This record gives sequence, C-alpha cells and structure tokens, in this order.
Amino acid sequence: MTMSNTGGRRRPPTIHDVAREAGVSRGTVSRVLNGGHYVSPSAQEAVNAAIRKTGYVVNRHARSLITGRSDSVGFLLTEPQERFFEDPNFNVLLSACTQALAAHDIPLLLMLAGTEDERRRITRYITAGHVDGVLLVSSHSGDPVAEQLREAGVPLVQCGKPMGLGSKVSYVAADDRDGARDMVRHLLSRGRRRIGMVSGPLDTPGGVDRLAGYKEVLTEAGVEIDERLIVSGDYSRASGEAGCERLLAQAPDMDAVFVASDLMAQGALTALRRAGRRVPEDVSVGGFDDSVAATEAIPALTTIRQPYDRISSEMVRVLLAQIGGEDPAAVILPTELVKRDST
Amino acid sequence: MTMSNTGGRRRPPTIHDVAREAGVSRGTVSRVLNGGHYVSPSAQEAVNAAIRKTGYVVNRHARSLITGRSDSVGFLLTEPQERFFEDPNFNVLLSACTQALAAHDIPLLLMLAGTEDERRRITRYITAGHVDGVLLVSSHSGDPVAEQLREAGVPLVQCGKPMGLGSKVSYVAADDRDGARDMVRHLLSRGRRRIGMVSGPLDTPGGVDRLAGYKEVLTEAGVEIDERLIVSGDYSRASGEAGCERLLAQAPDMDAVFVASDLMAQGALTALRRAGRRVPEDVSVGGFDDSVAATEAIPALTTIRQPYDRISSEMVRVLLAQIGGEDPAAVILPTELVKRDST
DNA sequence: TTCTCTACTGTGAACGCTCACAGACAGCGT
DNA sequence: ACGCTGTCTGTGAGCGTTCACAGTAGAGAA
Repeated sequence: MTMSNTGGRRRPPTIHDVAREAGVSRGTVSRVLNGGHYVSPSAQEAVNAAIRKTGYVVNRHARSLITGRSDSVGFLLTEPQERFFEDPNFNVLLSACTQALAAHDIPLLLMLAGTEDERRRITRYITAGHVDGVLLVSSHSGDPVAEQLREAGVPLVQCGKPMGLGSKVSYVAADDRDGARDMVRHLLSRGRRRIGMVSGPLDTPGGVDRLAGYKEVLTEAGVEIDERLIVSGDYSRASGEAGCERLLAQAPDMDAVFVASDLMAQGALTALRRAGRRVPEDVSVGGFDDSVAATEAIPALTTIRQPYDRISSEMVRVLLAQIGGEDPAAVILPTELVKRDST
Repeated sequence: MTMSNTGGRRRPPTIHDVAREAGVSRGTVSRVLNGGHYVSPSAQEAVNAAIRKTGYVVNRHARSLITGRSDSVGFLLTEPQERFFEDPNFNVLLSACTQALAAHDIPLLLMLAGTEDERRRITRYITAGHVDGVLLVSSHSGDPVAEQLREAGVPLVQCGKPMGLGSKVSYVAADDRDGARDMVRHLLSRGRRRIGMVSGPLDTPGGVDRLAGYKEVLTEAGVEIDERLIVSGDYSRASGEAGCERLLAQAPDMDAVFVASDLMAQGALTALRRAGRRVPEDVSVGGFDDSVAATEAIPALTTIRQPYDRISSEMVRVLLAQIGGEDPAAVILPTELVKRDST
C-alpha cells in the first residue's frame, strides 16, 4: 500500500523493512533472528515469511557493533611457508575447521605467520578484537604468540599439546604416546627387534611423547634401548631422509624404523631406497598421522591415524565454548593403527 | 583532569577518547585515520601521539556499518577436498594471496566449496555482501558460482582463464600456450620425436591452450601429430598415472611425455617406473607449474614455472581495483622453463 | 473484582564510526 | 572595502542492529 521498493533501489533490506512487511516491530524480528524465545508462533511465521519475501540477511557489522563480538575466528599457523607448502596435514586441518565453523555460520580468517613481522602484525590484529577467538596450529616449543594471546585474554585453542604445562590453555591432541606404543608393538609383532626411531622435535610434547611410547614398549618387551637407533627431525620430508640416513650409518643392522610423521617417513623411504634396502622385506617402516602422504608413498605406509576431522571439530567446539565464557579444556583423542604395505 | 580511565575498565578506547586526548574533534581524528588530507601537521602529530598513547585501533564494524564495505575478501576454492589435500599449488596461492592482502590490511576469509551444499551456502554468504570481493580458484569449466557472483555484481577475479570468453570477468593466468611451446621445443632439442602428452581437462581453457602449444610446435617441427600420443587428465596425481599408462599401451615407442601438471607428472613417473622405463634415459618427462611436487619428484622434474607469487599479487591488485570501481581486467603472465633431471 | 504472573510486543537509546555540511581563518586579487 | 579560494576544523546525523525497559493482554488465583 505504501510506497514499496519498486524502484531501482540497490540498498539491501533492513530489519526495519522486514518488520514493516510482517506487521511487527524491529524488536520482534530481532528476537526471531536470535533464537525466537518469547515470540508468538503467529509472529514467528509472519517474520519468517517476510524474511523470505524480502530476501533479508542480517548486517553482521551492525550486529557486531553492538554485541562486541565479530562472529568470526582466526586460523593461525605459525610455521614457515615451506612447511605449509609441503605438508598436506595443514590442508586437512584447515578444511575440517572451516567446515566445522561453517555449521555455526562463522567465517574463518586465515592467518599465516611465517616470519617475525607477520607474527607481530597478526598479534596486533587479533588482540585488537577483530576475531572472537583463535585456532592455533604451531609445532614451536614455547611459541610467544600463544603466550601473548593468552595474556591478552583472547580465547585460544591449540592443536597439539603445548609446552607450558601449568598454563591454562586449551588444546586438542591425539594420544601420541598410545599411538607410538601401538606402532612399536606392531613392528615387534612382525619379528623386528632392531627398531629405529626418527622422532619429532624434542622440544615439543608431541615429539617427546611419541619417543616415550617407543621406549616404553621396547623396555616392556625386553629389547634394549640403543641410542644409536634414535635420531630426531622436524617433521619435514628432508629431515626424515637425513635422519634415516644417519640411522643407517649408526646402526646398519636396523630392521625397522618408526618415523614420527608420514612426511618424514616418505623421506626415510627415499633414504632406504638409495641405500638399497627393500621395504618392507629388509626394513619395515612405520609412519604417523595417516595423512595423504601415507597412501601416496611407495610402498603405502603403515601408520598411526590421527583423527583430524574429530580434532578439528573438537577444536572448534572447545573454542566456541571458551568464547561463550567456559573455562579452557584439554581433549585427547584416540589414535588407530592403519596397516598398509610398508611393514 | 576529568575522570580518566584509571579504573579496571576493559572497554577499548574509541575515536572519541583519542580526540579528547589530542584536543581535537572526532572528525579530525577520522581524517588522520583515512589518509590525512586536509589536516594540519600539528593536528596530525597530536592525533598520532594520542593514538599511540591510548593504544587505539579502529573498530572495523563501526566503520563498515557506515561505509558499506567490509574491508575483507573471500578466497573461494571450488574444488573437491581431495584436490585441495593433494595439490600444494593451492597452498602457494593461498599463502601469497594472504600476504598480498595483508599489505592492504585486508583479512582473507577462506571458503572451501567442495560440495553442492557448501557452494550454495557460500554463494549466499558472498552475495549478502559479507565480503567486498572474491578471489576464485576453480578449474571447473562453466563454474556456476562464477556466473552467479558476476550476476550479483560481486567483484571477482579468477585464477586461470575462464571458459566463457564473452563474459566480462577478471582473471589472471600464466601464458599456458607459450609455456607448452617452450617445453615441447625443449623436448625436441633433446632429440625426442615420439613425444606424448597428458593434457589437462579439455573443457578448460588452460587444458586446451597447453595442448594447442604442444601441437603447434610439433607441426612447426614437421613432426606428425599422433592421436595415440595424446590423452587427458584432471590434474590429479592418479589421472597422470593412468594417463601415462594408457599412453604406454597405445604408443610403446614413446620417448618423451609432456604432462600438463607436476602432480600428474609425479603419477606419470610412477607409471613409467612400473613399466620399467628409465627417466630420463628411456623417456623424458616434462611437467607444468614448478610446484613443490616438481622438486620432490624423483628424478626432479623439468617443468614450466608459473609465477604464483606474481599471479597472486596481480589477482589482489585487480580485485582491489575492481572493488574501487574499475572495470574487469585480464592479466597474462609469462612462464619460464626450469630444467632439472627428468629430461 | 483485583491482583499477580506469564507470555508477548513495541520503543528509545546506544554501539563507534564516517560523511556532509557549515563555519573559521588566512591569503590574495580587485 | 569586498569577495573569492583554499585549507583546516567541529558538529549533527545516521548506518542497522541489539538490549533494556516499559507496557499490554490474558489466564488464573485470591
């Protein structure tokens, strides 16, 4: 009846337009938009019809201005570029987190902090309150970013166990120690006794725990721990190759090797092939992660599956809870042995 | 003098606080924030000092509410998950785009549209105006998303030449045809004559152009085009392996193969090894992209370098220009032959 | 009846910023 | 003296939403 927007208007409909269309007030529309408590079924229906008719979508900026929330979260990766480029695990994590957030209608802001400059810029951005929380992926030991964000009171969930044990920071991790135990038991069951290990960096709990699981099972089985059979890498393919090479030099009689990531295991396979060792006939190889790299490898890697989809969804769940005011939480997820051709 | 925020206040400082601190008005602070035109040096200085002192950062939501801009852009990938997981090119592109945007203080929203549902949800999100523009990566032929966004008037830049030629859509691409020519000339210079090709999908300009370059150079050189030496894949490793296998079956005398992506070339290497062909002694292999996959491959791949860093920065430049009101633009970047061990 | 309680609805006031406008002041030509 | 231009500054309005509050109506109890 009144002048409707028949003209060439380009301005999107506001909550006001919806209210007018539905014959209710702004407040009622807002209530329908946010859960629909204390609103009659008839109003509910009228508003929904008006929303459909006008094609209304909420203006997130106006909402954020008053609520103080941004309804977005950051995905922060504090790794050098090369690591991001070579390790498909990041993609899996990124993809699963994006999807888990999408279910809550929350966009993910990608933050890549490979250098010190970027780290500073991003820290400033986050502490300025431009995101409600942060999903942090970092294999650094005492990552200063995590500390700064915690101090600033930014909700934060880390992927993998963080170094500072006392600090009250949320994290979600796979059961590294248990996974390592499973793998070493499996290698023992294949009759191997001279089992080497290329561990992860030993300044990270993940690296330490996998090594601990390895030693624990060997000791239980009465196999002597030989330090010549242990080296550590940094999860990169190159470090796996170098590590395995060193192992072969130090302990030529090695008949199996447990490598703390699939990517490093790929490197180890390269080193073994170059040394003329057949896999799995001469040397069994066990990986960790069950990433794309495991199935791509030749032969396909026996590995410990980390449930990345569950890790991601738990990270998102814990982060949203924390944004909602709950206390930090730690979640440890079970792993699973996946047998393929390398053992 | 007046009550300052000595208490336990948690509210971040606003433009008002800065104005009071600097002894100027909100308008002047705003002008300093947005380029500083029409503001005296003394005021300029006072405002900057006040900003430093108060630790002020602009509230982007309040700004966006009035400007109508979100000052953020989406990075949209319309590829199945598996492709995202296995191809490091996406990571390189993602990383470079994030950095290029960071220079303009613009956050990147990651949008992964692997399924039809996600595609719909994301299209709705974008057309609702929640981002100012979109960087689109898609190897689909007639991607409906691109069409929808274009119709909705969303600034859009595509990575790689899009299918619909007439449509006025911005894109940035490497010179596929020229790159292919370089590679085939190189293979000819190595004395090869029975050169096979595993092309990309032929419903995309990228796939078509590389094949065209291949045929062009062979014809020029007086080498007959043999259809048994041509198959096409979808850029995945698996399709490269299968394609090369088919080639070996159809043309056992093949002495070189030009594969339209490094990832497919990795697959081709696998197929060749299984067939007992030595690379490069029996068969030369040429890739395309110069991705991480090229250096990881054994032997390291001779390939055509796509300048991903420049592609990304150009995509961002063109997108921002378009957001600023300029017309769509097309940018073609030169490629470069990188010689390694596979030829 | 009257009072209370619950379910529901409308209204003004923010949120923090930018924009358009008006005004002040200086310099300069007429 | 006047107007003009250009530089600089302050002010009010308004962006679209949520929130707190006040208010209405109907049901049920006293």
